[in-house]
Amino acid sequence: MNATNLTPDQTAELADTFRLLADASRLGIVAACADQAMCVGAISDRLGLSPSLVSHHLRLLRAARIMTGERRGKQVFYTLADACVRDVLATMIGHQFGHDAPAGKVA
Amino acid sequence: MNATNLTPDQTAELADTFRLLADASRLGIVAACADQAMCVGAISDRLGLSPSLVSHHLRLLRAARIMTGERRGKQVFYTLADACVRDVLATMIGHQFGHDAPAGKVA
DNA sequence: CAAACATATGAACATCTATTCATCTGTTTG
DNA sequence: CAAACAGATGAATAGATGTTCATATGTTTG
Repeated sequence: MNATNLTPDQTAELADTFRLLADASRLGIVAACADQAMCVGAISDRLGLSPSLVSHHLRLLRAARIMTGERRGKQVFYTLADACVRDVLATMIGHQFGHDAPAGKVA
Repeated sequence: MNATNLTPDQTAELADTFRLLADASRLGIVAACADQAMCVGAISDRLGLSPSLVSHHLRLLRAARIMTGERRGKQVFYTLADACVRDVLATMIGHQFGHDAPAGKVA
């Protein structure tokens, strides 16, 4: 698969996925859950966003199958649905902020 | 660098980059120039977008240093500024539409 | 220099989207 | 069951953004 011969539909589909990562609040939510499942309240606290806003964003991320939620008692814990977004995030972070310092390098 | 400990500023910066890929027209422009430099007219023809619109989008992509333009006579040829976006695109395409069929596999 | 071509730019507008507020559903615990 | 907690949802709104149209800048060629 080559970027040059994407169909218009595929291009639109890709753009839609990028759009979900194109908002700081939403991207923060995704990033926060990249390593461990987190419940809405915790996400809300960590990012300083209202629970309502977090929930709205999570609905979009759920609909796009980027994240999934699992109820545990009163709370609902969210995680990335698959490795896709994690990879994209890692690639992007690597390019924008420099790659992981290899073990041994401390700076 | 870990997605979990991005600063708010870094998150916003990443989101801004994603936003530039989050529009079908703009993403089409980026994808069209992924392999070879293309002039505005050619991009316009291929994607069926007005030259004006293409130019507007190119301005944003230039400002974000995602693409660069080089004048050759009357025309200006645009290319991806670095491998960053190419990588991200490839990662995303691989995940969303399946990875490259390795040489030998035809299906 | 004038005309034609390629691209860029600015203003205007319609549409989309993030956020807030109020309210509702679901779950635990007294 | 009632109260308290956690999350979801719908409506409303302010601000952002893509697109168009008209116009300007820069480049070649007669």
